[in-house]
Amino acid sequence: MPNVYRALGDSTRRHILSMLKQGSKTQKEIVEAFDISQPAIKKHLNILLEERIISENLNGKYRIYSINHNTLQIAYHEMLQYIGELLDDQLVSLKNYVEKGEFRDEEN
Amino acid sequence: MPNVYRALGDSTRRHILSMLKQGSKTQKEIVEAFDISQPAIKKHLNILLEERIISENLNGKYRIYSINHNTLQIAYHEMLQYIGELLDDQLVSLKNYVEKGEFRDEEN
DNA sequence: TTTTCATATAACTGTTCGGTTATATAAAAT
DNA sequence: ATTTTATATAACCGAACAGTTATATGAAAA
Repeated sequence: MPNVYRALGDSTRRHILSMLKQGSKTQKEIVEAFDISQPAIKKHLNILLEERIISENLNGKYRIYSINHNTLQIAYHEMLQYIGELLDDQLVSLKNYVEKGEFRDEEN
Repeated sequence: MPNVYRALGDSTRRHILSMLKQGSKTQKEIVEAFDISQPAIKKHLNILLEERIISENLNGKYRIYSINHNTLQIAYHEMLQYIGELLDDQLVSLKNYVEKGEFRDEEN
């Protein structure tokens, strides 16, 4: 079970995810967007991969990373549910209702 | 600025918060609910205090802890917003709209 | 084929974390 | 006044993190 807190608990990783939201990116592109070393970025990518928040694809000498929408969705709901309960947040149930009522179980 | 990921990133701390949801608790009560030592619990409480997720009150020799609803609410929205954006989740904006439209800025 | 480029990996550093045990302190109960 | 109880604090441990530098590997370009 993916640990979102671990995955999102670091601001560099959140930035990486924001980049990937714009579309798949090469490791090189990601490295260039930050001031830290390539091995440091690779470690962040590995953590995101471990937690299944992103996926990796090979293309020649490149590695291409993209957001794993599925996992994020599940994680999102878990957190929503947990914190919502702590807050007695009626809107969590509203949200669940709206989703179930209006959305298909569309993949990815 | 409170770091929700840090605060909620540990399952013991999430359990503590679930307990506190039922009402304010004494440190002793919290310690008794877990299998770990008093100093370990105190460290968790300190982290929750640092991140302003809970508050501490003195009553004689007791320390009483309670959820800081405000901070949790803010933190909750940050996470919701961030992950929601990653997912292009329209329901995040719906939720914001409903909240702003229907809720007062009720204290704590 | 040699060089260059993208990525991987190893070894190291300093910090934080979650836990421990042992001990101190301060309030309450005896 | 002494003991008990609730909490605090210090010192320690091992693991995980975020970063570094140096080096290896493997694909593409020259």
